[in-house]
Amino acid sequence: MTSYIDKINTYIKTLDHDTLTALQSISSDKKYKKGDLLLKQHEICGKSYLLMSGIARKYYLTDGKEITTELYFENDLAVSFDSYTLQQPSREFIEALTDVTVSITHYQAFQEAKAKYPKLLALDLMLAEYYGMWVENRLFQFHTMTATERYLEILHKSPHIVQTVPLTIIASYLGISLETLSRIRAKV
Amino acid sequence: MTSYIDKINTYIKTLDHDTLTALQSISSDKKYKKGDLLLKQHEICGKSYLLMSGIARKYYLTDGKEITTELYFENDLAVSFDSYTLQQPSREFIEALTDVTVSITHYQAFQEAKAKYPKLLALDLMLAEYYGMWVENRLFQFHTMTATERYLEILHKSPHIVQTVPLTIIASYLGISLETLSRIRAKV
DNA sequence: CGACATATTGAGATCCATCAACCAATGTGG
DNA sequence: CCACATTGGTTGATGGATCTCAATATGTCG
Repeated sequence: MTSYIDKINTYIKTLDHDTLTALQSISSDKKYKKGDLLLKQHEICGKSYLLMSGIARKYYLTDGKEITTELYFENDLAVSFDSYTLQQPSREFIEALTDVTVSITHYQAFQEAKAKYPKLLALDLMLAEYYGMWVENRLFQFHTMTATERYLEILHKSPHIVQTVPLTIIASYLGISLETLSRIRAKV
Repeated sequence: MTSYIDKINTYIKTLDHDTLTALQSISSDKKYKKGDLLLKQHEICGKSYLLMSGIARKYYLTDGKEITTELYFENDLAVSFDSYTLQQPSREFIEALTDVTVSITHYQAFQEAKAKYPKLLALDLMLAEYYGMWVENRLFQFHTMTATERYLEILHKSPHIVQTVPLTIIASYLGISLETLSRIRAKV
């Protein structure tokens, strides 16, 4: 599945000059401070955020508790998928966990560009497919693994997460309490 | 999100004659008997199956146990998403739970048709987006709800599942044991 | 230093899995 | 058509995993 990212990056490199220019013309860079919200609940996610540097997360509130659904690092694309796709109010927040730099692309402009440049349509499909596989894999983990197994999976496959993100957030990302995560770590 | 299915169906109806003919020319109907496997583990998912009638499921084996990941009814599109997308061996099986009739479209032929007819590319994107939102929603349920809440959710939003699918399969679809599901049902 | 966020540890409660016994419906071979 | 196996579901007892509440560190930053 990692190889699919390579495929997407390779594909982007093979884009013709016009397509690439069109894409760049609708993107712009922006900086956020640690703690800033890139997207707030109830807003429509009208932009996609490509992380150039820093760390961010996506989360929502249930019963006043924050549940982290995704962590973003360099080169990750941050959006609230359903809000972006349906252009409906978001259930989720996107928050900068450190100072971040992002490349922003507007939804509407991208839609128009896709109509003009079919290669961007194909790119969008690849991105959606990648996200689908990523979520499917995460669901698989929740469906079949214990908390300890899920933690070990992160520890081995994404050690940068454990090294840079507070345990409180990792615990909610794993769907367990902070205390349980602390005990799991003490055992391992 | 249900409205997105409507959007997709509406989109299909607006396809021009050539595009529609191209799509139909690479699709064919087939019948399977109850218990037949449409896709076996380790095979590459080279076809998509649109259910015309009957019920099917997708599942995989972990430690000799069957874990049901998706249930299919009329008008649902059955594929092993990552196997289909990456054209890699499938971790999952697709099995007919009743006699079924499906409309089969070959992966390779569809790829070629997408290159010729950009409207099919746009259709594929919508389908991938829909699946992404569906999985995201299911992950959300595993992330935040108890077994009882997940069962009640199915009971209210998809009563046809509870009415037609054996409890053993529903339990594994919910990620709980048959016994626990039985007790939940006794309480409700 | 003080204050607030972050993490650890303990004790008790709750949810759920597992193992095992049992029951009901269905189907099959003789 | 009966005897028996098979499938699907229920119920009870027990143990393990995880949550919650609470107390106590350990930072970290103004």
